Amino acid sequence: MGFQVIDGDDNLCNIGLGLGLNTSFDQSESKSHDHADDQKELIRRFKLEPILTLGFSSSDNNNNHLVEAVDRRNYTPSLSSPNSALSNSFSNTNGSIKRSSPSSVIKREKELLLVVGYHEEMEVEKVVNSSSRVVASDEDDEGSARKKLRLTKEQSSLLEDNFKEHSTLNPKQKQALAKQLNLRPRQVEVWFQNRRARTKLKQTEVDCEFLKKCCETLTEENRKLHKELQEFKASKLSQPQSMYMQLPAATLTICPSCEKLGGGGGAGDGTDGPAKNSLTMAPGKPQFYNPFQQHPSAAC
DNA sequence: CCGTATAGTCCAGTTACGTCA
DNA sequence: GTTGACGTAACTGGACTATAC
Repeated sequence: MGFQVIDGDDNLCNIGLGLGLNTSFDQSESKSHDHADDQKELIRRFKLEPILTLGFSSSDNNNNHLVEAVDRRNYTPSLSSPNSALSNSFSNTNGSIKRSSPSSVIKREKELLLVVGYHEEMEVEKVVNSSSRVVASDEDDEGSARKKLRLTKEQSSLLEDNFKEHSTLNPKQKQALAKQLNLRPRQVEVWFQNRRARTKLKQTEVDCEFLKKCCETLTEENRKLHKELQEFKASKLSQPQSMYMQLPAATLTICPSCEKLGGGGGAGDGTDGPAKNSLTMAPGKPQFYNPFQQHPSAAC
């Protein structure tokens, strides 16, 4: 993207900065294990500059989520226990879920279905234990008001450990983790979603700070260049016999419209993409104008 | 092979609850 | 005891992909 910096003299100077927020998910915190994560890591590694990377497809984690796609249409929940919420949900004989229901209801029904299957599998008659206040409290209020439930330290730390290993879960991993934590798979899923969102937010903040610093650096660089330009102009006027004497004054490549110095950049006008050297200007190492270079005004 | 339905997952945004100063 | 800020669990809706028919 183009980037304009207003220098101390309120001059708009197109410096052609190709900056952008890398909003891609930060993989630095999580060692990638699956193919999708590897792809992200590659992308990230090759974008060392702060550059526009918006638009990464979010569909990159779908490669393995059907590994354990249990066909639950044939699952008949055993609802012998008089759990009213569940009884209401699964009136369909084969356990299928009608599409016409609101999505949230569908999701909840499906989730409860999973829980039932899960707990039956575990031969857990009643989900009442000290470590899982979540499950216990979630099923006895018939969903009238959602309750905010806090995870225990042990649960949180185990989730964190798993997140460090892989930021996404396949169904198998989700089931296993839920079983281990005595949570519903949906809760594990939600936790991972929220955790990814937090990580991304954090990374965005870091990116913002970085871009801010880049902007400040470039602004300062621009200010220095303007100062040097003024000095150069002054010295040229005072020394008409200088080496530049034979050049007509008009060949000074100061763009008349934007007063930009030459150098072949031309970025920032939206026509040629990000500047190639937008961030390669080393601070304290000003790039002096080369009078023999092509006039850049055409790009302005 | 193509179109459609369905299921599962993701993300961005939002809501609402629990905690704490 | 009340209140506002904050963290975060949970929800919503849209998008996407895979699979079955």
